[in-house]
Amino acid sequence: MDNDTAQAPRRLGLESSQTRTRFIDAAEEVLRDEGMPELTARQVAARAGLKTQLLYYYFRTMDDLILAVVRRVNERRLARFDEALAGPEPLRALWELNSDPSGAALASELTSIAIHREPIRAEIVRSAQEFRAMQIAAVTRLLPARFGGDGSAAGIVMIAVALARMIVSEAALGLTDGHREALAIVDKTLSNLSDLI
Amino acid sequence: MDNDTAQAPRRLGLESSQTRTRFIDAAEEVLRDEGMPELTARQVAARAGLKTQLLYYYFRTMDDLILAVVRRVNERRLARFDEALAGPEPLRALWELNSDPSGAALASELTSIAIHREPIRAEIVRSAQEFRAMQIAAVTRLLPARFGGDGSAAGIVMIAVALARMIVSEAALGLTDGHREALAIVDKTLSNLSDLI
DNA sequence: GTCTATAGACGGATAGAC
DNA sequence: GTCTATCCGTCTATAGAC
Repeated sequence: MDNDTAQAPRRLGLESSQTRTRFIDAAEEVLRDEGMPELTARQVAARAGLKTQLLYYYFRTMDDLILAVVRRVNERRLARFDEALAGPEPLRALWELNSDPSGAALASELTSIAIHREPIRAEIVRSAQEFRAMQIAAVTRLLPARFGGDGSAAGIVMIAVALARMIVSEAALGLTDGHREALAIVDKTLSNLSDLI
Repeated sequence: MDNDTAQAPRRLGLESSQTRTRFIDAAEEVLRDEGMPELTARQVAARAGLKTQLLYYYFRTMDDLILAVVRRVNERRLARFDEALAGPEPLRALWELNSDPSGAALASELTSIAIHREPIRAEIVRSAQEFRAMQIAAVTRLLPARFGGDGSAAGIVMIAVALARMIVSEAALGLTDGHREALAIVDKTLSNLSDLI
């Protein structure tokens, strides 16, 4: 019926423009470097070197901009996931993917957004579910046969993702108590598994 | 030298008043129920049934109020920790303490605050370190002797805390993929350990 | 100790000229 | 498409009367 997103009755807006992309780039940078509280129209525009009001020509609301960022972040995460699986040590590569500081910082901010901004929650949850399912499927395939059968892969993925995320976000605060010991367990487990395969 | 907190040269402020406590109570409720973005002077005062400006009679800044909440939350957490250790199954009780939804929600919000508000970071990190150290010490004591020697206890605490926190915060979003399987691993591990002890 | 009033910054968003 | 100007809400915090 309508050619636009069906919720904006009468303002202007454009789709695959380069300027639009610059806003998304800037928003992602602000989110990664400064976090959700600083993700304002003015800050994003300043980082993009563009006028604040121009942002509202490309995005109906700030939530629309954030949704675009969410989709972009998820696409890049899936691409990196494929790369990790293609390498010689996919399980270790998956661990390192989940331990990437900037990726983990973005994931933390997105979770925080999902908690507090209901209009965006569904999209963040959807993309998290998609990524979770792919990780579980991959680990199920990669795990030695006698482990993959039951739900061990799913449990292991949960533990690894939770641990990686907490280590990264705590380290950013200067809190590292217990990190070395936890990383030792991960390393030992990964070594044992690669011997078994 | 000064009898006040040594940073406020000239405004009024009072210490162990009941009204002050009401503000701290209200702030903690807002933080738990609505999260950091809603933790404003107006929201806190409204929840306390008091005037907004009165808050600034008891707290020099909003950061001072948040610091009071941080200390309060940490005190209660330590009290619950002692209770958990006093019971018949301390390891399982520790797991459940870390899995408490409202406690985990507060912990998540506090971490988020620590990331974004430098003036408060130090206090949050300090209390997290205190709690972490106590948990590691307790688990080291409780674990069968052949495990406690190296850093296993610290690694296990890290894994348990990270997993519990992620499960709780994801569940609040309606994201539960993999939770059942992860909880099964925890339950099995706790059962094995209590057999060994 | 508690009130009214208000300053001053910043937020999202819109109108309309060019 | 991009600009200037602007509305209106909310925020932290202060001044000063009672």
